[in-house]
Amino acid sequence: MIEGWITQLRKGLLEYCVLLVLRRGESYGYEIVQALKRIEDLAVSESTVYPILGRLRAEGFLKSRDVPSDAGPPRRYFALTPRGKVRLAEMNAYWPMLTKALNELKSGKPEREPQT
Amino acid sequence: MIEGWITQLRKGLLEYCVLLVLRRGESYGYEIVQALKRIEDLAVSESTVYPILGRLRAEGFLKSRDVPSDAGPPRRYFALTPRGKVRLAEMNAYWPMLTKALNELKSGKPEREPQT
DNA sequence: ATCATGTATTACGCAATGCATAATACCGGG
DNA sequence: CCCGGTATTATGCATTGCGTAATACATGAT
Repeated sequence: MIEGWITQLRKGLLEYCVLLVLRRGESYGYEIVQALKRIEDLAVSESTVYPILGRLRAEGFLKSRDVPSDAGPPRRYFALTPRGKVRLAEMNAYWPMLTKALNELKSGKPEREPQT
Repeated sequence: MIEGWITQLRKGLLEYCVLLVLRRGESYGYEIVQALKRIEDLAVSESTVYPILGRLRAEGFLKSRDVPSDAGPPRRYFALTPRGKVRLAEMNAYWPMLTKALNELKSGKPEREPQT
């Protein structure tokens, strides 16, 4: 029931999460998925993360390089571009505004200035 | 540029905001829009809120009654149903999990338990 | 050899939602 | 009579999360 709502809530947020993971340095899709699966209540699947990586690269926020692996097919490493870092900074700036707005709604909603 | 991302971020969240507004008692679309416009960085338009109200009612989370107005067309007042209150409670329970997950990502991401 | 398993990526397609745009209805004032 | 503020409805687009499935490579079991 509520899963449908959660699915909607994640829109945009997962993009943010991916950039946060890459903030520390380059990584590849499969590893990013594992990292996000480790976070409780944030379980993601490959079919969610890979499209995000592709889009972020297409928009110039990520660059990639292919590295052969000894335990499977070649890995595609992604890393933040300068534009990507700017984007992440913007997200880091906007997110608190949202949580603040939510908190304003939760903690009373005075129609007019409460007097005294 | 970043507006597109914000649009995605709002998915699901605005539904939550509407229920939060109605938590205090019944209200009608236009008034809800005004209430949300009052919150900084949460500006919404009528074309966003009205479909949400329709959906929430169709799903049984809201009930409505029409009241004639002396300053325009009749108002459609919405109020939470028991199911709506349960839903809101579920959302109130889930939201902190999301913010917690985000904070875990932001504040370090230890691959293994940090020793010491 | 064959099959399953873990690693790693790609493609297809559906269901939802936010939102721009526009139309409509009602009232009062210039 | 037209304009602005109140109040709702309809249409249609773009984007995203995600289920499902296919594919490639290596190792180990049957």
